[in-house]
Amino acid sequence: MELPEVEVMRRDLEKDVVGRRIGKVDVRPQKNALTIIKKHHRTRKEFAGLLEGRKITGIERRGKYLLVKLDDDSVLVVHFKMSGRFVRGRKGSELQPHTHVHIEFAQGGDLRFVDPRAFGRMFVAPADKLETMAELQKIGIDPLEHTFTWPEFSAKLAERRMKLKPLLMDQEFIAGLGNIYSDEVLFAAGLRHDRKSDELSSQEVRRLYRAIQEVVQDAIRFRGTTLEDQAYVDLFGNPGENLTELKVYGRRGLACRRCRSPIEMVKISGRGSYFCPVCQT
DNA sequence: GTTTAACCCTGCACGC
DNA sequence: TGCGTGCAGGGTTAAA
Repeated sequence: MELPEVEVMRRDLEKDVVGRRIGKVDVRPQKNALTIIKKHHRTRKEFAGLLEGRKITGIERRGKYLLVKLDDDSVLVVHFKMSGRFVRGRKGSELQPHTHVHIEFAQGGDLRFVDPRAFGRMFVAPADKLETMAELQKIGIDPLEHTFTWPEFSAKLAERRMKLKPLLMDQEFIAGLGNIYSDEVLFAAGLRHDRKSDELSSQEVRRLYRAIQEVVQDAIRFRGTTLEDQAYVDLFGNPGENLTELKVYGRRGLACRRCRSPIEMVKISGRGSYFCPVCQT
């Protein structure tokens, strides 16, 4: 899940769970359930105890991190990684496989953290400690924030000497882009993945800046990208509609939507990276 | 500072 | 049919 999917999830949760009080919390018995919380919590009970009885007061997002704010000034921090997601359930309905954390609400209904690959992570921490925690301290500028300005972006690009694709995916540099949207951004900007960040013309920097905002905003408008594997669906189980909007990701060998040349794929540090060899220079 | 690779994990596509 | 293999992917960590 990348920024747009986390943002859609944030907005859904904001409408649906803010104001609810948490009843019983169950970290499920399977080993993977413990894996998800164990970095910051020794036992299932400790984690559950920090949530039980609390009221949800707001939902925020930092890059790909989701922050569930609680009424005792603590925060449930969630990272969905690849296959994690929240599912709204009805009381008493069966838990689907790979449900690792089950949060019941006092007034009925529940929230389930489901994650087949168990890469996702959750922890509870005091709000005032968040800024000093390793996970969130290093988060870079968020492309939806008003602080993401062209002059600042331009200056930051110039002080690095990295290839654009890994730089766009670096969460310390800019927060929220993953493998799918970094490819889409580079296509929208007409730039190759291996162009160096400090060797762009000011026109190219501006194209890149615009592309980031457009790709992210469009993906949110289409409620995120649901690939064939259905790894991402929204809070209520509905797929996003951004898949058909993708210009390059997953389209190896297919005709470029702009120039009809075949889309190419190369491996960049283990990740498939898609681009048009004609449109991107 | 930059670059690469391994690791975590399951589901699925593939070949034999 | 059934098995083994390889791949997907975000972030962390280690190593080159």
